[in-house]
Amino acid sequence: MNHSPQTKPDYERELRRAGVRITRPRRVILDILAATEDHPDAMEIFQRASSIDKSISLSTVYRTMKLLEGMGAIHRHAFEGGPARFEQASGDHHDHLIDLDTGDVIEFHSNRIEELQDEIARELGYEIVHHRLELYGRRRKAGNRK
Amino acid sequence: MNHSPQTKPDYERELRRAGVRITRPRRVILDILAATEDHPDAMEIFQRASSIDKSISLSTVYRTMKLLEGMGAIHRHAFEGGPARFEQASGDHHDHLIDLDTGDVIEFHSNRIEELQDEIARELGYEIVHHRLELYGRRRKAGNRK
DNA sequence: CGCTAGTTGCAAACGATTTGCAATTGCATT
DNA sequence: AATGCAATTGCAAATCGTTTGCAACTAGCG
Ligand SMILES: [Mn+2]
Ligand SMILES: [Mn+2]
Ligand SMILES: [Zn+2]
Ligand SMILES: [Zn+2]
Repeated sequence: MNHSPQTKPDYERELRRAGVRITRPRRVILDILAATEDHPDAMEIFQRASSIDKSISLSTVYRTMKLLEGMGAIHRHAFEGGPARFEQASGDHHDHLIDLDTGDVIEFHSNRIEELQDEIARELGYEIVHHRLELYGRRRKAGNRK
Repeated sequence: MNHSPQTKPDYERELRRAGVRITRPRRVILDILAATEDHPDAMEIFQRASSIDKSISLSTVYRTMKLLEGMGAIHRHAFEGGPARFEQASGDHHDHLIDLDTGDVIEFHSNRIEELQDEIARELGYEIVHHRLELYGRRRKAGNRK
């Protein structure tokens, strides 16, 4: 769930295997993604990349994100409001809880919910290809226990 | 769940109560929404409105949707890919299953999932304000039984 | 080291939505 | 019914995030 620094998949190998050239901009972006623990958007990735190599363009960031998404190396999220955010696909599947006040993104997973989704789809005659479960909420005040 | 023609809330009354002027464009858009069974986007609403009153503009459709959303009369959905889609808020809460091949939107509801969401948020110290659950899938082939 | 297809930066195009503004209109008031 | 003014409108231009055309560049093979 993105919390293990040791989880740094070898994207370069994977890319070469797919017949894709491993260029300087891509190497920089790949390194950034591998080192990232959060869910940065294209502009944030672009800024982090710029600080390493001034010549990298935002277009290349977008193109690289699309490339990686296509090969399943990253996931793209479109949370309410803002621009698309990305994260490595290497970890286990999880969904997100977004703190409406701070914008913080918290990851969670529920096997039970995943099962129920499959069950619902099946009953409707469908097979789920992917899904999106996002909870938007705010921190419970200390006094809110009940 | 939008399937009952008799469910046509009196938006006009609600609007007046909120100190909002009930203009001709708004009346037309309101009527369209009340009669709508699906999840049209702004352009579709605009076209339906145009066929009733040529002078209505797309801007006004957008402004009206925002107004109605603000007063809780409609819900705005941002399904993958396309533009925002709208639906009356009058019915009971439900989530959506999108057919990836046809674009069809199927509504469903699971009390169990809703409960689990609350439980998860609570455990994380959060209170859910709203959520988004979308299943993207394709029809199961007739032979796919198992 | 040269070749060529893949890749880049840049600027311009894009699609959806929002906004500034001057003209129009709802509607409360005479 | 006429008045007045703020709310609302249509239009065009602006905005935001993202994509794309293109000429210049470069990875990677020979
Ligand atoms: Mn995540
Ligand atoms: Mn619906
Ligand atoms: Zn999930
Ligand atoms: Zn729900």
